[in-house]
Amino acid sequence: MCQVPVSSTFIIQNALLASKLSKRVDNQLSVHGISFTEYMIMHHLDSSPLKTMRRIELAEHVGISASGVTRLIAPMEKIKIVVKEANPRDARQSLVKLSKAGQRLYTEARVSFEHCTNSLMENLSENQQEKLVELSAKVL
Amino acid sequence: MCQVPVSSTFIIQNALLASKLSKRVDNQLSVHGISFTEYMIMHHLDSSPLKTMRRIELAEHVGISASGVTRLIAPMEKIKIVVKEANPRDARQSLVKLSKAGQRLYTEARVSFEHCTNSLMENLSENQQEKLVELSAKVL
DNA sequence: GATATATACTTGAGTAATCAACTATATATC
DNA sequence: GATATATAGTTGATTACTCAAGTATATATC
Repeated sequence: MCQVPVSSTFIIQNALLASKLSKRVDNQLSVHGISFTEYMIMHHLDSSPLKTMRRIELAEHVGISASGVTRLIAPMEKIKIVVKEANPRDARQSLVKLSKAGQRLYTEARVSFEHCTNSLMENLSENQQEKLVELSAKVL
Repeated sequence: MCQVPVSSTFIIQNALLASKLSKRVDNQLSVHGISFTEYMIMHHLDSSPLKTMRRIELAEHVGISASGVTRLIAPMEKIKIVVKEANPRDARQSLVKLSKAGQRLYTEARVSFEHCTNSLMENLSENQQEKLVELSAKVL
């Protein structure tokens, strides 16, 4: 009967948590016609100081591959919530930016998203939530 | 410039973390020819008091759908690391159990897995890891 | 004990990602 | 300034799931 180490417990528990969280969030965001992944893209674009990001940066921030970003952005570009911009300094790059409509959609979706995250975390106090963010950030 | 609430920060940060963690773990487990999801199945079967679980229970514990379990278990059954058992009390159920070979594989993989999780969490003290598990468990 | 409803699981069709291989451009080296 | 190597992004093929609809069995109700 050897005991499972805490680190393993965390990794397994966290996988289940992430799966549940993303399902709940996806569900809430579906009223805006977007997925959690798309929301994260918009969130990072909006948070970015220049309001524009390279595809590879987006991939790193969202945790998907470069090709994942290509396939994710394509339909967002088609419905014109993001626009492609060139980088005059580097022709390889394809910068992504929220369009006016995209900005509007994000602002709306954000209300639902924050409402949702608040309710998901309601069992924890503000302090506990901050502690959780702080500790999680140390992993990896 | 309105601030993002902590709860939202956590959800977004956690999605990225889970993605990175599962990739690292998958990578380590690949030397045993299994995925993180398969490892989790084996882990839960081994931890289960009766060493046997229903497919629906596995789905809940692992965070995938019932059909996901069906498709995941099928190849594990084919290579004989798990075996199917009937429940005499309920013919609808199809119980899953680790085979002898499965038990052996799990024991081996567990060494790699625990080594991996320890290294992923090495920036946190034992106490911090416990706190993290405790706080995460309160979410949802 | 027939009928309705709920539960356990499987299957077909679809989706969101992956990887490996590719093109195009940039950078560094001789 | 030609050549080698690195980086940014895309594409084809594959994978690991999902959901909705199906089958089979169990339970509850009249």
